[in-house]
Amino acid sequence: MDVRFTERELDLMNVLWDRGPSTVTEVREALQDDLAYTTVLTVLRVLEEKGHVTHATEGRAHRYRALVDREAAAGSALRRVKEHLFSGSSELLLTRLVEDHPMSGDELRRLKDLLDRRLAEEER
Amino acid sequence: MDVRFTERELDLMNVLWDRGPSTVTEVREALQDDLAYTTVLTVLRVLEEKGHVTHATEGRAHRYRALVDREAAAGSALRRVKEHLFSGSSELLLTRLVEDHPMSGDELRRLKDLLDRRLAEEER
DNA sequence: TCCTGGCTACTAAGATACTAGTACATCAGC
DNA sequence: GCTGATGTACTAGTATCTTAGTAGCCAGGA
Repeated sequence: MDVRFTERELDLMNVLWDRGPSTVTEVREALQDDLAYTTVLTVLRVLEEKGHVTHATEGRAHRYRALVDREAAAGSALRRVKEHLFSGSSELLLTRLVEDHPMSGDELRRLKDLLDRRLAEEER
Repeated sequence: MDVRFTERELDLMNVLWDRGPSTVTEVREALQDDLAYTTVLTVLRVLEEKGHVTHATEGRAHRYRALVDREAAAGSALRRVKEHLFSGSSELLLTRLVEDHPMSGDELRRLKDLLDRRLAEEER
């Protein structure tokens, strides 16, 4: 299953994921960029057409709700990047991330624990 | 610095990265999808216009060469995915990767070593 | 010399993305 | 009932992406 969003669609999806079901006005206010009300509405309608969101009528307005969760979208995006830019290698990607993206000692330790658990399973 | 490619552009860039400088015919043959010669040429010209590749004349043909390396493109893409889909958290991304993408014991051990080195630096 | 094959330059058509305007419906308040 | 505010539906223009066709150039062989 491959979920994919355009740049702008992703902006809106992030609002829905962060805030939960929202009206056009709410989405519009939550966006960084200052878009026309109708622009936000149009993108939401496109997203609905593509099956990524749905809406419920609430008074005169519509409240839009994501049908795809962020995890699914993140999984798809990650898979694509891994495939096309890291020769399909998780190790390369992870290495790059650890080397280029600074992390706190706590984060590093938690990851190490995770790897230890994975290794323990491996040897079982 | 943000390097970004469309889907098809990325296909071609991968050929240049894998093979090194190549002619249109060579790129075309290396591609999975069966595109018309002129289509490949057009995309290469667009890439050149955008400054991502350049070419040297070789006899009557052109040999195209990437001006951006895969590492830069990978870094940009990774940064975008992390930012937009993992709330900017490297740890979340790494965790997801370790959990969802199977890796061999060797890979896991190498990553653990890498984390150990990072932790050692951290405590220094 | 002329033709053919291989190559580039130019052009273009259809699809999608992005933005927003106009028209119209409805509700609240007077 | 009228009006203004707020909301949706429909339409559209510009840009970009994707694909590929046509024209023309040139080297090498008949």
